[in-house]
Amino acid sequence: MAVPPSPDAFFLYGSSPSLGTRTILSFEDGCNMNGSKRSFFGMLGTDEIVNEDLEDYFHQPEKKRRLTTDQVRSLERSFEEENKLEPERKVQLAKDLGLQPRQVAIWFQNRRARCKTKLLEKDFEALQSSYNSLTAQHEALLKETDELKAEVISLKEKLEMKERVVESSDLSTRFSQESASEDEVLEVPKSTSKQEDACSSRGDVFIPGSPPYTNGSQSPLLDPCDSSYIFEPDQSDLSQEEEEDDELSKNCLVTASVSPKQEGSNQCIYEFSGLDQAFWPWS
DNA sequence: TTGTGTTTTATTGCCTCC
DNA sequence: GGAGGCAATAAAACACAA
Repeated sequence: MAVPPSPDAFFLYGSSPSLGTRTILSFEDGCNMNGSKRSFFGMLGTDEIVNEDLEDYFHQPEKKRRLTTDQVRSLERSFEEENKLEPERKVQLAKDLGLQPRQVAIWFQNRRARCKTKLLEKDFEALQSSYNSLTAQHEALLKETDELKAEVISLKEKLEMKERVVESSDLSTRFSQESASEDEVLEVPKSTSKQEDACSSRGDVFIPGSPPYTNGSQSPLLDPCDSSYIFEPDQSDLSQEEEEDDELSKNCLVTASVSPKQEGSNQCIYEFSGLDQAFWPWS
């Protein structure tokens, strides 16, 4: 897009067709000897240009000239006030700084582009730091999840072990009860304190959400009509199991307490506290 | 001094608005 | 249709290490 010479420009335009594009020289730039030492225009004053061999001059390639620090400072100040440039302000700035209005417009345009790039970089950094933070949080949560899963598995194993211990204990209790009943029939009645003691110390396990097995008939293993479960309990094994049971209770994170839920009944219930209902895999 | 990367100035082409 | 903005790009100016 060829930019036509602006009527309000204070510049010299190359008239030679061989130039291809116009050559712009502001008064200030042309007179400014403090410009870049490599600048073609910085080495020539306006009068010099006029008086030099025009043919040679117009055959010089067009050179860009950087704005002076004062010009840039003024433009920056103006940009801070308002990053858009109204025509009046553009002309005024151009006059004040000795620049072509189009140069001012281009400077603002490029300045807006730089501003946008900086803003994008800032946004990118903010997003990146946010992403890093979220990634760290995610990793921490994954780790925590793994730890909790491992804990669940460990607790399940302990619980299963405890259930086995309680069931075998329950069976032995029932077996002794039945033996006692037979004794009552055949001999002089005896106290049942033994059974009560056994029950009070080793009741059924009550787990929220799980089917409660009491030493009644709820457990299929304890169905009085089913004689297949009957076996001879080994008392030495029982005492050993009791010890193991105590050990488990100590190590278990879940606090298991024996609490008689029904006063006077021989039903004893283990309550597990400290874990949410939702924690239990069967709930 | 020179090669190379970065910054700045300027151009081009396209788009939107009036 | 012209003015002005923007993105992409060219190219000069500049900085700096080797």
